[in-house]
Amino acid sequence: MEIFLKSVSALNDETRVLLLRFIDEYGECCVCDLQNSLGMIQSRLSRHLKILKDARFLRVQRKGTWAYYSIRSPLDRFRLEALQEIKHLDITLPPLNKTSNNGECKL
Amino acid sequence: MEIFLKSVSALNDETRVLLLRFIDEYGECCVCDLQNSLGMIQSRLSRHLKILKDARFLRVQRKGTWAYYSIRSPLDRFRLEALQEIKHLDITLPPLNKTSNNGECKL
DNA sequence: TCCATAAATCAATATATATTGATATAGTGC
DNA sequence: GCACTATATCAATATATATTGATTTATGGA
Repeated sequence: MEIFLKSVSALNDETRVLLLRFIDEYGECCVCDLQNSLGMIQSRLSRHLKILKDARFLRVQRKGTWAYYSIRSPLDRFRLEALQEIKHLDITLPPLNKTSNNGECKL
Repeated sequence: MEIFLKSVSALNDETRVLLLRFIDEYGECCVCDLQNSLGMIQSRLSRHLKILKDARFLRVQRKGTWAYYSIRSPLDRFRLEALQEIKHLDITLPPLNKTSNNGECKL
């Protein structure tokens, strides 16, 4: 029950749905990419990314000081179906603003 | 987005997950059946049943003063998968205490 | 070591949701 | 109409969660 509710409550937030949709669309992103692209402050992003990671929707890979988040794979049926549902939502996705590739990541 | 979040937030509550599991197991129930079986007060049940109905997991059929709730059919893929997930959760299901069939429903 | 940057966590506040008991609505039968 | 019962809604309170800015932790380079 707890694990199920953790997955569900992770989905139960507009910010996190957008994050899943965004990362699903553009592939792995570090926090500063998301800051640049989505215009959200870092603490907010970090918090929501942790929730999505703990709920097993995302995984993190550290590369130096950067933390790259991507869709966890493989996903179970329920999470996969949730992601499909999110993919078909009518969300206007801002473009990816990937500054982390330049090696510098100033806001 | 709103419709998706409505479905998800409907699932995001232990009471409602139990209600879905219970009704899925035993079939249609009226509110007083649920009161008798689950030991919850009526206003609490009514509120949660409304949320599950509005999120399109349940339907209601009125028979006289009774309101019979059952799993809505057909369910879309996401809701079906959620229900499957709930079915496999380790929930100790109290027995059905169906007083409504006797025609009287005193608590 | 010291400094700069990326990310995580903390503290305070605001907002949303759940619970309960009371009240309102609606159907049944007299 | 009235009384009785089932269900829905309301009001007050308690609990959980989101947001922000500040602080802490961790990595890399001079």
